[in-house]
Amino acid sequence: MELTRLRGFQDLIGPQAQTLAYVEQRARALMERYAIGEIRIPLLERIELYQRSTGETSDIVSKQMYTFTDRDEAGSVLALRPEGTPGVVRAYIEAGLDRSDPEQRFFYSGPMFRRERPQKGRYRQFYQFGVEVFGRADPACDAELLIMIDDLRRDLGLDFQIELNSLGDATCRPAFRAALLEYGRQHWDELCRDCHDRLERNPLRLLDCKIDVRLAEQAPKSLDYLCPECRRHFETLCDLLKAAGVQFVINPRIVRGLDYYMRTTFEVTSSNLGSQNAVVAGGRYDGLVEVLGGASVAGIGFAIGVERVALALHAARAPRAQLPRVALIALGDPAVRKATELARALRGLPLQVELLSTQRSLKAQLKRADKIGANYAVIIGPDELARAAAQLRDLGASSQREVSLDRLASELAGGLAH
RNA sequence: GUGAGUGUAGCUCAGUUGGCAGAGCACCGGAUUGUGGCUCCGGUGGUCGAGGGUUCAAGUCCCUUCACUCACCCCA
Repeated sequence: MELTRLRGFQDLIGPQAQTLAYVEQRARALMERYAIGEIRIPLLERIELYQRSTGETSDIVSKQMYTFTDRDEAGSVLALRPEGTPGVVRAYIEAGLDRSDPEQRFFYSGPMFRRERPQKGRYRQFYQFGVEVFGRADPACDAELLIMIDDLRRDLGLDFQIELNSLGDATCRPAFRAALLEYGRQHWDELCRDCHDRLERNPLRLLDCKIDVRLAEQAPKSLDYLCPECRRHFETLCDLLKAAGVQFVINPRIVRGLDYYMRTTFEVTSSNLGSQNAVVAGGRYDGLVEVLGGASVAGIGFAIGVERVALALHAARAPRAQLPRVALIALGDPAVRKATELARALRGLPLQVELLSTQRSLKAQLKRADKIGANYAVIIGPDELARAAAQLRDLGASSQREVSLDRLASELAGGLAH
């Protein structure tokens, strides 16, 4: 086969697709309870949107975007969205909400695209479910988002570890950054090659280093450089989370790779996922709306890695019960006509009804019924049709009895009650 | 972008010093004229990832290449 799927892209078939849908559905249900409305934005944007917000020095913008030149006269360069936040902020400003009604809460759900080397839990098209809140600078808002994540975790029956940090703001971050640069220069000879790069491009990411953990641990911590206001924000957030009973740890090495984060940043991991273990990540981005040409409005958000959560769910256990399933077996054309009609009535009960391939033998059809996991088989042949009846077979108990067609629906509904 | 591991039937894999490509599962049929699962019997199914080389002979040895997986990196 020469026309195969692209590297790092996946076909999600049957149960895999179902688990993703399940995670999305639970998250949607949560949004309803938190009174957060949906926003749907394009998958394609001008490349400049990401350059200005995500940041030229970020890995995402510098080497992971799918871009192409449009066919317009200007030769605009477009990019498949690598993350959701910039598009949501753009839409928010474009709708004039930053001026008319700045306090807004949105959720979005859909695919993102990054051209990375694929591995477990990392794909070139992947699904994010994200939440963005505008116009709320108070720590209660940060707390609410983390509580929301904890609610989802509980709802799915999973174990997540929440790690929290504060990066400071425009007042205190410069001093911290300078201290980190100084530390990096002092220890230049001990740093790994990647860290030499990091120091120049984005010194904060020095803290991400996993090669020499000790060096990263001893590096200056943003928490030690917070200005009084940032400190109060962070402490209030921690208090609120403790009061709400949300488990978390403070990890001074949580640094997000994107330029726009400030103050609160967090990462939520699951232990049964391999090395790509971040299932949720996010943080505060006051100032981003302004950078993209809007008013000065605070913002904060997070994104859930839907297939990573699905993977964790799969590793934990299989979810949800479904409707009882009935296999309809018809023998001969007149019976097929009757069965087609019957299928519709039974689906309305509701039941999962599958009309089996009517060209095949009874034996083959029963075999198929067993294979698809049907609980009941309803068999209609010429004899039954003549008596306006059907054989109702309980495939689990291997018992069978004849039921008149007009009573079949109520028999099935009744039989399923216990 | 870097590294390591793996590519043989739809799936999981075996294949000896180079010597006729196999098993289990799945699928189809039969044993049972209209009754599933269990059992037994039979059958379909192969570019041995691709290309080249060595050899009388290559799934096996050599070179190249591609894909997948995991890790680095990065992140959801």
